Order: sequence, then C-alpha cells, then structure tokens
Amino acid sequence: MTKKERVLKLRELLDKAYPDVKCSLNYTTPLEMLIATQMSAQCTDARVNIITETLFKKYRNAEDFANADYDELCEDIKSAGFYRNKAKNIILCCQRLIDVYGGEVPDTMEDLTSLAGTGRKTANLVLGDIFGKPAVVVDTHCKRIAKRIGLTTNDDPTKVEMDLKKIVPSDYQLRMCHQFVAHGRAVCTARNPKCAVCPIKEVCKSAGKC
DNA sequence: CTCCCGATAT
DNA sequence: ATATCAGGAG
Repeated sequence: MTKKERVLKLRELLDKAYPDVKCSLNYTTPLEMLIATQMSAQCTDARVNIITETLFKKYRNAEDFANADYDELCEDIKSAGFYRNKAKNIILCCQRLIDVYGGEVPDTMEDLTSLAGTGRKTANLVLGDIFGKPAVVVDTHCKRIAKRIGLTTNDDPTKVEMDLKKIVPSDYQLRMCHQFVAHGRAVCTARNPKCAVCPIKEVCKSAGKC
C-alpha cells in the first residue's frame, strides 16, 4: 500500500470512528479563538475553557486586552501555566491587532505569525477553523500520531506539517488534525496507547509497539 | 537547545 | 515522583 492509499484508508476509518470532530476550545469570536489557542500551550483545553469562561466577560475585545494590567492578567490566567509569557504575549498581540489590523484577527499565515505568542500551530488553527482555509495543525497529538502511523519520520513540527500537506488532500487536512486530537485523547495516548481497541490499527506502523 | 509553569493522570 | 497537557520565543 502506498502512502496515499494508506491515507485514503485512514480517512475512511477516522470518519467512522470520529464523525463529529470540532475544536474543543470554547469561543464566540475570532479573537477569543486566537487567545484561547495561545493559552492552550502545554495545558489541557478543559483548563483553558474554565479560565476563558470568566476571562472573556472581563476582556471583551482586542482593546481590553491591549490595555490590560500585566500583573492582573497574570493572575487571571495563572492556572494555564507559562502564565507570565502568555500574559505578556496576549497584551503585545492585541496591541499589534489594534495598531496594525484595526482590532481584527488577520487571515494570512504571515500576518498571524507576526503576532506575539502565535506560531504556526496557532495560526493554522485560526486559518482553518475561522477562515475555512486548508490547514495542517501540528500539535503534540498530531505529531505523535503522524509519527506512529508512519506518515512522517520528522520531529520538527514544521517538517511534519509539510509532510502531511503533501500526502493529505487539502479538503481533509484540518478535519484529520481534529480527528487526530480526538484519537490522541481517547486511544492513542502519549503513555500506554490502547492499541488493542484502536479503530485505525490496520493502517498504523506502530500498532502494539509503543 | 533551553526556558517558561500550573494542573492532572499514572 | 514523574510524564504530559491542541507551543512559542530567545
């Protein structure tokens, strides 16, 4: 089986196992999605959702975040971890949104990654989920699973992204990444993956070997 | 490559 | 006790 044939089979199996995937972060605007995603670094989405439930009532737009008091914002998001970096980045990011983008979230990779705290993973998620563009979102789950399945041998997230872009149809890329996250949480966990009950084990090079 | 960092599962 | 959680910056 070629890589593309395996991707086709993979898609069939993932669609059956995870038919209703979506971003598990709660948000109501593009800005909220951007901020929530920035905060989700090395932190569970469930924790971010607890924080943002009150955070987004206190700070309602880019201007509110841009004018936020640093120490106060630190306290507001402390439980997310890396809170000093994240608070600083949120403020800098929103100041640039105000100064350069009229307070709106831009829709290109170049513009998004020019914002503080916004790398390719966050940018791709915004491009895909907010603007409906093709996007390969390489987070910890996507990287781990792509490697285990055998779709890449690279460890660098940008290289993994390029590998997946080559072999996955553009209209399926974002959906597959969401499915990888769901699969990574429920079955293909970092420690002790449940290969015995894995719905995609027939296309996985590492089945039973992790 | 290292640092940032609290919360949770194992 | 330790690994891991939808990463990014210096």
